Amino acid sequence: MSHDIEKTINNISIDCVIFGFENNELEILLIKRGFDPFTGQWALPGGFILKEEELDKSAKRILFETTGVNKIFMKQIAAFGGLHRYPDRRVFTVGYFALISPDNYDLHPGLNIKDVKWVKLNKIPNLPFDHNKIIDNALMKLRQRVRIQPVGFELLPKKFTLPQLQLLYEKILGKDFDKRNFRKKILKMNLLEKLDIKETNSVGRAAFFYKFDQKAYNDFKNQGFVFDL
Amino acid sequence: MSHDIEKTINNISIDCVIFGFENNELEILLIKRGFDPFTGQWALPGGFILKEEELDKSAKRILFETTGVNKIFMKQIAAFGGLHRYPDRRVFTVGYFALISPDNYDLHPGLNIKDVKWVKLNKIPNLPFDHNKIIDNALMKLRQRVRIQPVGFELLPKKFTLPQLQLLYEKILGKDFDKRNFRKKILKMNLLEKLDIKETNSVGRAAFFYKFDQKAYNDFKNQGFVFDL
DNA sequence: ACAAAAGTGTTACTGTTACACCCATGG
DNA sequence: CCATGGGTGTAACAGTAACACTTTTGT
Repeated sequence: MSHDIEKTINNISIDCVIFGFENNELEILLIKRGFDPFTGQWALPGGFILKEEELDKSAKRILFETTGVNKIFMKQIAAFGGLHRYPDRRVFTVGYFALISPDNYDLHPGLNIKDVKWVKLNKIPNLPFDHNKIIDNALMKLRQRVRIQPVGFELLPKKFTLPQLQLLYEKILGKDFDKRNFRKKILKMNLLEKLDIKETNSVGRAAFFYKFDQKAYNDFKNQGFVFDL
Repeated sequence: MSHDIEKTINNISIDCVIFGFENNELEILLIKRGFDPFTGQWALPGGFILKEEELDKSAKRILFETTGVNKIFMKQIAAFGGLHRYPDRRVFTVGYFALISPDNYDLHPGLNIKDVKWVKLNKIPNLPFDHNKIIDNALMKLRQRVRIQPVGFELLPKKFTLPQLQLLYEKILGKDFDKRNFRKKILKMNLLEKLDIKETNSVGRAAFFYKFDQKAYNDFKNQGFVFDL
């Protein structure tokens, strides 16, 4: 957006689906467009690729320029090329997605962006272009990933409770788990470290905080593990 | 290839990774290019998207026009946009892949294609563009898929033996399975129907042929199953 | 009759599921 | 002291992994 139009490839864009987890709900980062087409409408953060820019770099830049979210690792979802997905001409888009913990990032609407906010997954309105389709596709990918990687690491704040972690999995996979079995399974992986601090201001008994053991997580990851629930 | 250059979008192409299984080896379909760039070199079947053509349709058309392989279901791998993947200018490509049983299809080199053939996976030469990278990516996707779908259905001929099926899985996943455990697991799924015919011309004891039960397979598929080995 | 590959069961072990009560906290 | 949600163990069951010998076929 802050780049000259002539420096971009005008028929290939990028759109980002950024998942967050806050207040026990899955969310997606949306921006309010301050440029045509669809000025004033909420949509996925997106933009055009620069002529001399790799796809992954481009996705990072575009996310940062539109939302202020920086230094995160995004993965490609797929290419979308529906004939009429863009109003004036044919524009292809490459979808990217990432999981982040909302409270680790400040949101800053970029140039030509009127606003940025987290929107609960079940409150996502009809979006312009094929953005709803891109989100559906990203959700599919998230559900695949959650079965083979401990996504909590990315979506939760540094300190979190086991009930929170369980809720995260329940929201992503859309089903409930048994409290005891869930704990057993998670704790056996030795990915979590129990802290001495407890939750405050909560209704009911206070839960202990845990944090992920970064080293154990990396070891885990490099060995191509299975994380089935 | 048979289409006027002006009818295509000149910075987005499609490349197809078609897996086959023959003589107990995984193979990929390659074409010998009869057009620039890289005339005379073996590469993945590919081409440019028409201005008014959906991505999936385009992939089907391009595969058919280059190789004669028709009526198969391809899935997208990803978009590739490396800065110098194409020599004269920047061209993005969308990778597609499919699994087929080679003996169900005749190969017909299309216009401007000098030859088409199956090449064993471990004999794939260095290919132009980023085609080796696209193949690697497709293989990854195949390995993911094999764990959640009975891919034998697509890769094997109508009649096949259990040792053949086991070899297929071993080649894809790159590890060996116990004969008895493999059979137990596969047969319990009720996807296979034993035939009264036996293999002939084989060394050693003749194996019984089996076929997939199309109906059971479809039921299976529609229920979102797990097929872990 | 020999070589080569197909076919076949059982047991130990590991992981999964199902299930109910007491405990800590805030109001 | 009560309401709310956190935390804990066990037993039945299902699936997985390890393992060796006999049978059929072609030469």
